[in-house]
Amino acid sequence: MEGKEISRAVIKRLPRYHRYLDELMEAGVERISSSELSHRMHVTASQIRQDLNHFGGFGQQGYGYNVEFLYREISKILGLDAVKNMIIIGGGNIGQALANFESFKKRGFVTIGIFDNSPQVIGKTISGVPVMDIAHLETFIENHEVSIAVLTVPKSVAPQIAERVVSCGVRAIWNFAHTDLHIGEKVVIENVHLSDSLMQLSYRLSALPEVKNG
Amino acid sequence: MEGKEISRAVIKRLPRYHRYLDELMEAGVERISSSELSHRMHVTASQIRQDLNHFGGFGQQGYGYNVEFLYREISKILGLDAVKNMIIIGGGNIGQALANFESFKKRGFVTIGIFDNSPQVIGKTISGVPVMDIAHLETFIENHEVSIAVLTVPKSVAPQIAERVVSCGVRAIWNFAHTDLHIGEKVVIENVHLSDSLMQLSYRLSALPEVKNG
DNA sequence: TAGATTGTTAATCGATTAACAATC
DNA sequence: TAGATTGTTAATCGATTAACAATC
Repeated sequence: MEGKEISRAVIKRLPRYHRYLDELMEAGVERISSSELSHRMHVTASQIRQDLNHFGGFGQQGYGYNVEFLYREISKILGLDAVKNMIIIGGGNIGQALANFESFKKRGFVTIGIFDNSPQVIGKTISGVPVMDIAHLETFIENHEVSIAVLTVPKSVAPQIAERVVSCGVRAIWNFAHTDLHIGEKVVIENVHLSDSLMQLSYRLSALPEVKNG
Repeated sequence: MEGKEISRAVIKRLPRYHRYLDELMEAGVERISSSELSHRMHVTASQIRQDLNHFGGFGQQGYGYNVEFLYREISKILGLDAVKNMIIIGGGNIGQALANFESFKKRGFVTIGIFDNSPQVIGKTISGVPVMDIAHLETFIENHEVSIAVLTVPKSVAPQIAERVVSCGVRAIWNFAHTDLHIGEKVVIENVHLSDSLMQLSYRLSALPEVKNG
């Protein structure tokens, strides 16, 4: 999309800008300076300007940034202007929870199928989405436009399942399985390792200065 | 706990070391060099040694690291040697999914209560954990040892709920609400912003070179 | 002892912040 | 025009990698 490679640090911040701009729009704010936004977001104004300028000059000297325009531009950068079909593989607790997430649909991420191998869930419908037999995974992908595969399966089977979806042409995997996936091809993987997050919290809690409680 | 402050980048990598060491133990590997571990983890050996030495010299020249010993040490560093009680606030889909997570319990994170405000879920039991009225939140915390509060509530109420648990002495919040919490005191907050993660995936998918498909 | 590999210091790289000229 | 604020270059800071002496 862009000429030079954008660093991972910058990409990580984009959704946060998106969220703050969304809130500003809701609050009816029309324009904002990098300085004011920096106060709200607890980052430096310099970083905001630096980040945004990776993608283009969205502001105007002496004025700042038009909130709605910037929001739209960041939405486009994030690829939120096009609807993206998702399939969820693994109809367990998280799989079901994700299928129920209305906020994803709002941003253009539409779940069109859930796959599992358990007869207990196959045939059910979650949030209007059918749970199908994983045996039909390949057939389904070949007959539908699937942009993102969400993996909520046990880590033991995650690499195989990843292989299967990638070989059908899926190029984005949202991985909730607690294992690293190494896919050679041009595929993007985003990991949500919940227990890693919890362990970091645990570390930071332990590292907190002791409270003097009686 | 330690003298000098450990950088966030290092802390983020600790759970990953923990996981790889766990797998090595299961595979019956007794010792490992930073070099071999670096190959498996796709990081530099230098980084591994540098990271570990923030916490102490766990290795031995000419030998490497004893897998089980290192695993135990990292567990301790992460605070996994002590059981930590959690409460989940918000008995919706994710709240319920998290309560069902067996792998947390395995690492010493035990959910002892779920809170909600909806009569439809109050009184239910999820994975053996009772769902209670949020009105009883303060009383419960005062009568139990609660280390971590998990927030799976709508973002509109998240800041208030955070305030409530913090004022009862809870010092760690695992925040799933899609909003930033700014707590002044000595409280640690770890955010799991699922839609941020999904948007990053979406960006990276959009930035992928186009495939020439017919 | 010789070989291997750590612990640690020094060099490099990249990301963040500061500064300011350009310009609305 | 004067004032404000961006876009962008330069300076600083921190994190990663390389190198090697210490040592098992």
